[in-house]
Amino acid sequence: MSRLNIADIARRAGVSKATVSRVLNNRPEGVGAETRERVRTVLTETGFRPTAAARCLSTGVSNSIGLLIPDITNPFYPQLVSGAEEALNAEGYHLFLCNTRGDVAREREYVEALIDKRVDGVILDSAGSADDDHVNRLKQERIPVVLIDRVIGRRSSYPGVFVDNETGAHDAARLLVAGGNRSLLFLNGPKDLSQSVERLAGVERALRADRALIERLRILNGDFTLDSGARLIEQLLAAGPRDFDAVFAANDMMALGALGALRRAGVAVPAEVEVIGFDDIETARIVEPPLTTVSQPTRAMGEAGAAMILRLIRGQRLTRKSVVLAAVLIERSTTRKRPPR
Amino acid sequence: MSRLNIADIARRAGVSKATVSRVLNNRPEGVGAETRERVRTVLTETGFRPTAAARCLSTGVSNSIGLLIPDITNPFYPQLVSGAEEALNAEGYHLFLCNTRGDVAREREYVEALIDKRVDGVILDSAGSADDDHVNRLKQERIPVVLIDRVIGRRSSYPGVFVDNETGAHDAARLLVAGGNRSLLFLNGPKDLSQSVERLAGVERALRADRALIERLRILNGDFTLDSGARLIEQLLAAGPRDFDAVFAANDMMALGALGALRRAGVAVPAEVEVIGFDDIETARIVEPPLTTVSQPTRAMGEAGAAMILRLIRGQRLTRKSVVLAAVLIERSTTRKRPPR
DNA sequence: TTGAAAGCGCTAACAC
DNA sequence: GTGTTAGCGCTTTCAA
Repeated sequence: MSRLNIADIARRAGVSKATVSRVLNNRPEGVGAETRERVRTVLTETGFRPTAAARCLSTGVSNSIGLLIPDITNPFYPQLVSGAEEALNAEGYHLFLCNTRGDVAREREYVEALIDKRVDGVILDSAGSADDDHVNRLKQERIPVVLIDRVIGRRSSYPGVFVDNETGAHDAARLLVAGGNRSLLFLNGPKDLSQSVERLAGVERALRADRALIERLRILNGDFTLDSGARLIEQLLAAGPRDFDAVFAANDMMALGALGALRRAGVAVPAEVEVIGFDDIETARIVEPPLTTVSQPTRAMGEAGAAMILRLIRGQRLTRKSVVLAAVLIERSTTRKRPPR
Repeated sequence: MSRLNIADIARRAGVSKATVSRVLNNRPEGVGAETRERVRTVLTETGFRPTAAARCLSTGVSNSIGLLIPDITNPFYPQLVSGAEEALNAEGYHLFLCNTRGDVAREREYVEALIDKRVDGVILDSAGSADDDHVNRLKQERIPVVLIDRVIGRRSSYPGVFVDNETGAHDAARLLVAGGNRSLLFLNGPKDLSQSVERLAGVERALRADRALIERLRILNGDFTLDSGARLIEQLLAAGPRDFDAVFAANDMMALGALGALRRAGVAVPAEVEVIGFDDIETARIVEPPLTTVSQPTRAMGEAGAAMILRLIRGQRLTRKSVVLAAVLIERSTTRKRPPR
């Protein structure tokens, strides 16, 4: 008993393969009501389901899409993935999850594999920044791409959904400065990522009015992990007396790492040092003290990315080439209460 | 310029498609060294890569596998996924991520879709317990299945990799009781999951010696989310005076939720109430006080699951049908220090 | 409205 | 060692 194929169904229904195919694909024309009914019956009786590979080979459509992310282990991404997966699944698409582990080489390999698999589209949260050869490969193959979370290459070249990193970072830095802090430590992400560039720009804009602030601004680059946040603070504290009174981290994991390091060093938060993160992952709410952070609509980004790739796949025009969602500062308890304005 | 196919390569190399195919698949026989070299050259010059769907249709092998998990948003699963994905990717497999959102109906749909896609294997962290019709569908289609994290159906029927839930839960409950607690609150998972059954068995074994303990044991069922852990505690506290002095939660998220609820209610942990979780997610280490918990080798489970499905796919025998990894209790600070024995 | 047949790009049995 | 050819299971022209 080998698997049924469309010829078997055709035989049982007393029609041709072509007719079965038409019914299968709900083609409105080309099949009489009665015939259609007959085929439908056989279809449900047998529980027939067409083989995806055959379909893909014949049509070039796979009903699957590739999702590339840097690190599924960072709580930010599951949220993104979940949003995208749910939206795409509702439309009959399935997801190849590609965890690039922050490695552009691996990202490239994944892209080639996705091309081989004839995915209908790719949602890319890239591990890199400037280099976009592999993305151009997708374009060559006419596979739609939507960037998400991070820009790659020249800003305008690919559609995508992002967050307003500049404003988010600006608001965070502004709050820190308004609270009377004089020496800001900015734990940024890897130097060349678009997010890092944008968030740095936001921080600098917030300090621009005061030259002394700018001069005392200290920038360190981490890799978005808890450990890197902790290590950076530990190294600083070990190197000499503490010379910062506020920390802004480019993501919550690093902020949380910093928080831990400060606690172990006996530095009071927020009394002696204020801390702000970025992302608003679930953990940010439940640590003690709860983390002040710039909240991203992460799940919504995933959904928006899915919606965008679907439009592209269907050949519909994009209302906006680039969707930028707001990142809003949430004051919790790693910053001191400000007097109401 | 349509995509190159194997016929184009054959033409350029002045050989037949069969020969190209043999080279492509590294078949040792059937191609002379010189010819092989010539074909190789054309292959690399053109950067030719075969279309996966054509291959799949012809061979029945897709080089992709399905991974089904209940909730990618729970920090336990990304770890599992990451371990499996990395191991599988190293062997040239790609992953369909299926986030079942705890819904068995959805799980079934995913399984059908995976069959259509002719995945070479399935790793299943099931949303359900008793019902395994869809798993039998996979068997019918001769697609190997490896259970992971949770058993489904009768224990022995499918191979898989699990953790020793009974011992883990026993050790946790034992510690709580040994600390002098008299009234244990067990925040278990959904009633019929294998994990819930096993962990409950562990808890009961730990209390068995003392009838009074058993009588005062209170069991509530949550859904593994932070909110459910918090809500359960809140409801209990709202309903009357606190009548428990220790909480064991079936996962860290619920334990963390409970911790938050206790804090908000002004109950001191561990002084008034001791709390233990299960999983040992990253957050468990960084909350204040750090959570005592039963640590699972989550990433290793993912890797072991991947290794197992690979053996099955390759038709190799399994050394053990069921791999059970140890879950070890990690004492941190939501339990009081015990005098050394 | 329906069917016959070609074709998607590859593999593998068989012939030479 | 190498090539010819028949599928794999579907879709889609083109005729009838």
